[in-house]
Amino acid sequence: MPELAEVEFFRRRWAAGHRGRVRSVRVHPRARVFREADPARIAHALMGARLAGSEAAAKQMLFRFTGGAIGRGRSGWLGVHLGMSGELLVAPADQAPARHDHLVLVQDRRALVFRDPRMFGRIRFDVGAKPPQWWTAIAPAILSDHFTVEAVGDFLRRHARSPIKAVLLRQERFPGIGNWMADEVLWRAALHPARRSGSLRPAEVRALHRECRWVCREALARNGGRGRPLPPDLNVNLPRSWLFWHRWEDGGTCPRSGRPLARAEIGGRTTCWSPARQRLR
DNA sequence: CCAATTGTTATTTA
DNA sequence: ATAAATAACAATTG
Repeated sequence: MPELAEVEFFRRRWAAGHRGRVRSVRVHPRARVFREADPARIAHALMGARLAGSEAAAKQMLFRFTGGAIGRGRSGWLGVHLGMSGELLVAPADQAPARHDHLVLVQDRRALVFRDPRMFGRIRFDVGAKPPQWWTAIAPAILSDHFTVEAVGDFLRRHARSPIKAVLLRQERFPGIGNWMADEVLWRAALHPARRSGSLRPAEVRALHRECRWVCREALARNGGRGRPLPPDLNVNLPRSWLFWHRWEDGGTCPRSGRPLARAEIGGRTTCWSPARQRLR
């Protein structure tokens, strides 16, 4: 489920526990989400620690913990990737973990729950003075100054024979873009998802760059980006004018042209587009 | 039983 | 050697 703005939405949920101490940690130690971390070590380190802050980048989140068994001048860095079906929840402190709640951090007033039925998600953990390499290696954000038209053009040229849809899903240049956001961007840029990346003209590259930034900015704002109230549910504030609401409907129509939408597998993922707006070559 | 799912990564193919 | 395509991972639902 979670792409850029959705990840920020879930981070904000756990932010309810900022400044709170972890009183106990519950884990499903054999769960696949711990394939890159030692759940016993996480539980030991976080016991008594305080949630000091958090950030989101691309499809990942970083939660910083201090105190407890973590030494002075150091922090415990908890990395969360929600995969396909993961989510973060806030529950009453005494609520028993459900079947797919693989990591639960119990504070005095609430429990912070990581739930992931499909377990494509991932938990990572490190202790140190600075954020770990797996966090700092995330590509610079689409809304940062590093995401330029030139960088996009170079990247498309490097993957010239790949369909544009597949290239938009690559996190090393389009961090946080997932399947629905890629379709949304291509629809707004009026680019057919099967177009070879190397075939885009300069004006089309500029449109792609512009719509990437627009979709990221709007989706973040409407899902409670920093300084804005958190909506009650994920994506409820996206208008019906977005492709998002129509792409999975059977017999769905393009919110701009009213013409039928098409669906096919492109670049290995189910893709939705509006043939009336998005033409091949 | 079959197909589908908003993600990533290792392996195979070109 | 590099890039593109495919398989695999797991659980659930229709």
